[in-house]
Amino acid sequence: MTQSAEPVRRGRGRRPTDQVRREVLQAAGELLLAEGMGGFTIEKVAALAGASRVTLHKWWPSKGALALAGYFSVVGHTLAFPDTGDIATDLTAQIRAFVHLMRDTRAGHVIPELIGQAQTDAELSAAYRERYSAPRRALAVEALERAKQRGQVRADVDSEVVVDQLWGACYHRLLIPDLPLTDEFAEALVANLLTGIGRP
Amino acid sequence: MTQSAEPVRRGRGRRPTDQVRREVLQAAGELLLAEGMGGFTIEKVAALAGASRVTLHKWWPSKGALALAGYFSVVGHTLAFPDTGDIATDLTAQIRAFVHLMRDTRAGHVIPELIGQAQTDAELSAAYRERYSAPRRALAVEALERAKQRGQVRADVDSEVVVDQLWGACYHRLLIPDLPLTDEFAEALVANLLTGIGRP
DNA sequence: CCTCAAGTGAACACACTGTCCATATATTTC
DNA sequence: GAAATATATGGACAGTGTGTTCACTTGAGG
Repeated sequence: MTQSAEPVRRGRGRRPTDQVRREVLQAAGELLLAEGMGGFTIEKVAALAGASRVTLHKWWPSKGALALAGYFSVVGHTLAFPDTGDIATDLTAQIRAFVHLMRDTRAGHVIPELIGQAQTDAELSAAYRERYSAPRRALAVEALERAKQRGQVRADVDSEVVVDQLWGACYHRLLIPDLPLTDEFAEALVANLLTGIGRP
Repeated sequence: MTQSAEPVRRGRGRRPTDQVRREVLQAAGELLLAEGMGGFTIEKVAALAGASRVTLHKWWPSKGALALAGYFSVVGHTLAFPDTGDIATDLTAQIRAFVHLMRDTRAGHVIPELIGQAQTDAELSAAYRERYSAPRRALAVEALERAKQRGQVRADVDSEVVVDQLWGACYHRLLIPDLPLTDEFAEALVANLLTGIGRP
């Protein structure tokens, strides 16, 4: 969108706060997508944005918090959950979309690295739960509750647990890649849960 | 077991290789359990073990690889999967044990941090899969295959997917702590999968 | 126009990494 | 047992990133 990958030199003196904020987030997002958390440093972001490291430290409490903010500023999430009236169809579609996103886009590298960084970065951990995972959990839980009212899911089932058994299973293969994320995997997740794996 | 938390000074000259190796791993494990990955550095391990940093770099290709090796040298894993003949009982027992381990011991802090570090440490990632996750997956898959032969699980079910829906769900709550790991959670995981969540 | 808030550059101490030596000692070989 | 080899050691080095302090300069609001 703007210039990028070019270290910027600027004169001394104050600049408009909003402009600095925007340019820093833009630079952070671009650097994160380009190099991943391995090459992501506050120093590089500052150089890329032509801003002072002092300013960055002032606004973002940690490297991870800056990275997450940069990610959001570059990747505009839509956050929609289709409702066809059939929970199996909706869950499968949503999980297939998630699998596709993680397998075929930069998000598949960046999201695991952010979760990884969050394990030793309390600020990032809190921000990630609040701004990323919690809203997405909520959408899925709502869809499951609607399915309960339609009689497609038993009323005594804990929807939160189901979320962990669907998306959590995907994150498992994403973070500990013993096995790959595939479309068949996405379909099997839904089928196993709805039908059950036990003999009747 | 031996001395610990005390930086060691030693004279110049070669020492027996096995002894150095043991002391380094011991120090690495203790430091990891004491401070977590946040405070875990090669330099500290070297100082604690009274060894040279050069030696550490020679044997372990990355900070994460050293940490994992240290973890194994301090925490002696048993790696058993009981077989009572009832898959529901066995799975519940095993997952409850896992939940307990992660909730009530240092492993609950160290394992997530190792997985987190593995996202930007290829050496650790490979070592973790090979030495930790793969063997544990295999045990669970074997148990599920036995259950299939007993007629307790449908033959067309992919056991690997089931593993992700049980343990992966736990790792999800461990790595992204929106919700806590509880005994009820462990039981719900098994019940949901065996019975199914759909209306008959 | 004047004051205050805020970004900027420069410099600093600090920690960790990764690497280079020369030296000293253990291990192996003869 | 002595020589040859292998390997750990201390010390030093440059490179990078962090976090902070300081004086300076400029934008924004009254």
